[in-house]
Amino acid sequence: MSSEDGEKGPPREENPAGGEQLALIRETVRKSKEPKAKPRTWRGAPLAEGLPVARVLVDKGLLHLDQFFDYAVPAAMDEKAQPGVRVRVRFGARVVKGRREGGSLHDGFIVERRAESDFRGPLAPLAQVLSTEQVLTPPLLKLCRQVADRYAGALADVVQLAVPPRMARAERDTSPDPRPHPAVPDPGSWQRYATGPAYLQALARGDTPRAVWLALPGPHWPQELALAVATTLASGRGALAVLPDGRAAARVDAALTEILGEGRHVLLTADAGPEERYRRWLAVSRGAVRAVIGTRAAMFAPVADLGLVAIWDDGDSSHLELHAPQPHARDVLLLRAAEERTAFLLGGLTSTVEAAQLVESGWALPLAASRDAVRAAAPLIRTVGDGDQARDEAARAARLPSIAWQVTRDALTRGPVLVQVPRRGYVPRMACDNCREPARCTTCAGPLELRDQGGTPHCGWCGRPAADWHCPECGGFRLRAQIVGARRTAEELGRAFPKVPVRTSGRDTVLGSVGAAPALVIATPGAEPVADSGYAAALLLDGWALLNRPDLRAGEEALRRWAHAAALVRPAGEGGTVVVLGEPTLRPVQALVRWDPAGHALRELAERAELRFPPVSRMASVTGPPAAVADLAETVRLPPGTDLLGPVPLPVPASGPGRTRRHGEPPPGEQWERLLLRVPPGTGSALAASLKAAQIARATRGGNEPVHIRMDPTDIG
DNA sequence: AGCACGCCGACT
DNA sequence: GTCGGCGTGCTC
Repeated sequence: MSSEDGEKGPPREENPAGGEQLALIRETVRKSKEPKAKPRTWRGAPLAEGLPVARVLVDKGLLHLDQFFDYAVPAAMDEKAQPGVRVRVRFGARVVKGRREGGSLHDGFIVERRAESDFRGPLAPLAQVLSTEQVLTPPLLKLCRQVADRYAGALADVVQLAVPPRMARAERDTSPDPRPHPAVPDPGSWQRYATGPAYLQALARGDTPRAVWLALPGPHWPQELALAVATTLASGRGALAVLPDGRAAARVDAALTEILGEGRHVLLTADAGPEERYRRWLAVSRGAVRAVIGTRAAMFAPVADLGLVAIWDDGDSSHLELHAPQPHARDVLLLRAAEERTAFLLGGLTSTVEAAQLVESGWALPLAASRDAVRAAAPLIRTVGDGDQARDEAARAARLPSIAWQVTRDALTRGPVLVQVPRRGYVPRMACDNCREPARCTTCAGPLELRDQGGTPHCGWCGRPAADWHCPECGGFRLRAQIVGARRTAEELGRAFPKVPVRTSGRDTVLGSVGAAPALVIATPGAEPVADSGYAAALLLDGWALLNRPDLRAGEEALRRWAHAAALVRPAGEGGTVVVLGEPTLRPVQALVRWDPAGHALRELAERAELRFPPVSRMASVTGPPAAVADLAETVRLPPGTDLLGPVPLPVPASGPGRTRRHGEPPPGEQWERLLLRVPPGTGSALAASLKAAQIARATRGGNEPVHIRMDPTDIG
């Protein structure tokens, strides 16, 4: 936990140049050269007396220009037209022979009521107040604005993510008044962490402690997260916890219900359906419910008097919003922690480099268990490297090392065995054939890719060919792109133990839990069922598939997935054993063996800093048709010290049947390019601001093909 | 983004 | 003479 001064923001950058630049654009776009006039309407209809002007965020009207439009408030709508309500307005009318004509109806939100407008022309009247519900309240608007600026995105896009679509029926229900605060709960299993009870005490006092929490393996974390939420409620404040998927959210929801009973919190996930979800969201927005457990869309939940924001497993890719501007739940919660002066809790079995950076910078304190407690909770980890497999006759015959057979046979007498197999569709990356160090560009340290078989590898970032590559670690000069086939191995296991039931859990059918009886449970990462009394053993067969991905996070991700499976296994003291197929010299394998996720994240962070990778340096990607990317690169006024990497042709995404095109992907048949921009630490927000300014300038000029801008892209190798 | 106004080539 | 090319500007 950190000091309880609410003043300090997260290690977010100051934004002098950027902020001014944006403000300047908003002003010039407004073009209010002439003195303010009294608001007039088109036909002189009677206006509201007090504040006759409504500033409106028009949905999809020029959303890339990111500006508001003023409308006149007819007297009849005066009372209903409050800030935050949804309205309908005419937009896009033209003056034809002194008469206004056309203009289609658009939805929007009233952002502010004002006495006068700085628009010189006559104001159109609001067409309709759709609902009196004040959904886009000033604090929520401010959050949306900050997120839009952080991601060089449009405010209207963020608002669309933050405010759920209206379901009229849900608005008719009246929400109950909030109940009195619950009592402070017992710290329970938080006592296993040296500073755990102190963290809860700080929450109970109304302080704002900030911690990165490395959870012990085992089934306790949902209760612990629920306890943090309940303790914050006891202090009289609200709390918000964001989880990567519905399953995890349901577990925390159940734990919180057990502590507080029904009615003090809501579960905001997609499974509830749009109407029920809006009903729950309204209960939060109206202040009737002050605790929210949910998946990523809940990161915007307008909790009244927020006291704690929490996120579980921030390395899970589900925390990244898929819609523009693709904000990450961790970053949104960091913005909220600063703006709303709340406590912060980032928990997981492993640590992302971003989490490690929060600790390194001193903004958050580590909340971890002692080595003894870790040893008591973790299973025994055994590794099988390539050398072992080569020497192992049985492995060559059956494609599974004999250690794995022994462990499985033994464990199946005591309970279920989890077999983690890779998901389909991994793109292998190039690595040294000799020592398997990932191959990187000697100029910009981007990943090497083989575009056509037998050709020269090229850098995936700057496009330079790497004809004379040699390994900086071992001097080797041969590259390999390895492929793995572990699924068949799992099938063979099933045949080898014919008396044992085989259960599978994967993409289409995810099992929630399995019993304590012996069984082989085959699961892909993320779909592992919980075993009622823990697994007796686990086999992690997807080592190379995880580590060979063209992603900066390959190591972090491998450790994260292994740890998730291993945490479902009984402690070593109860015979729990994990076999991981992976070279014991590799950093993530070592970290798993020692159960030292913090050390792993710190080393990754140091390496990122050295190579000038995110999150130490900040990056943005610009993708689009080659001419558009080049044009933006020419238009943009970048902060000093910006590196331009590329542009390179964008890899064409695998177009499977039924696969919908994601934001920022080229339409079928088009070849797009990607330019990467890299700035030194502390310049990220200036970079975002310049890109947003260039984006707006290009859109205003017209006739330009749009480009997609992404801050902190992750899939760049 | 749409949509209209504006100033230069081939047609009834 | 005018029909229409899409370049430029505006939308409260």
